Amino acid sequence: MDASVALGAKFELWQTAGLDPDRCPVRGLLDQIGDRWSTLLICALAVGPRRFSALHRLIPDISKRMLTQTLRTLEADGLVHRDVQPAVPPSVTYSLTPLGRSFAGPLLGLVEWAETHFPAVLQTRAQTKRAA
Amino acid sequence: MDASVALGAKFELWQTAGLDPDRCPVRGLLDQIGDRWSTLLICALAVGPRRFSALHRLIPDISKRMLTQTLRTLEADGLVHRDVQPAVPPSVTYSLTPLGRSFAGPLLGLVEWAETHFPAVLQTRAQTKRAA
DNA sequence: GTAACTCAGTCTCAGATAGAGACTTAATGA
DNA sequence: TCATTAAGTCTCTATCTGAGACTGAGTTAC
Repeated sequence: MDASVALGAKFELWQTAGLDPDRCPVRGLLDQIGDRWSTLLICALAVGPRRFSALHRLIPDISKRMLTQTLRTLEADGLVHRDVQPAVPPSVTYSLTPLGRSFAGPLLGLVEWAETHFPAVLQTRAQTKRAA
Repeated sequence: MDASVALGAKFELWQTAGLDPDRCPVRGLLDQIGDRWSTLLICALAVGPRRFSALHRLIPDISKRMLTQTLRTLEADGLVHRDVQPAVPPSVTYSLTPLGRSFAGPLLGLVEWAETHFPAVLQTRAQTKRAA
């Protein structure tokens, strides 16, 4: 069966449940971790545990504000573990939880699709821009 | 091999390329379609072609403004086809392109993960809130 | 006959959100 | 002695999002 058929079937099921963001998994979960930084951070942490400033160096164009905020959301969702060493200067290490690591599978699928089809998308974008 | 290891390896590769959003597939592509509405719209269109107002009825809490904008972005990326029937009243039908349909596979993986692990996430969220 | 509704948007305005960059405290290194 | 580092917070501004009015011709309802 084509995956898009399965996907459509799922959508119709959510429809009957009213698409409530608090109950619909896609809305309640992917709305949050599907932002600009969450997926990138999960990829960065897939390499191994990292300290706050190390993450900031790895992904320079995230602001500290968003880095803090995104990590806190991921922690609240149980995907990331925050380990604070009460020292001076402070030492905080972030790592993926088992739940976070289990997310790597589907995320890898997405990443591979992106890598495969990015050239096609770039081409379409260029055509659209030219037509405009 | 654990998917998280593969994911980490990919991230390190992007690192060496400077993580430039214009060349990195994950940044260039998932930044755009990883927003609140794109994935939901792709799910809705996986059922079959839909007109503008039908989509709006299916997903009532998207504003017309964002519906237009998201569909245009998906069209520019080549995931969605926009078919305008020059009639009065105007008739515009949206459908997934083959590229869009090919995205259903990885997206379905993500959706299934979300459905499986949403209860765990809800539980963690509740604990976090209680502790706060 | 006229008032209301439909199509697929666009437009404006207010409110929410994101980013840039200064600031914190105590210890370390030059 | 001064600068730097750690992990953030705070403020200010810029960008983005949502609500809802508006368009214009045709179709239906009364």
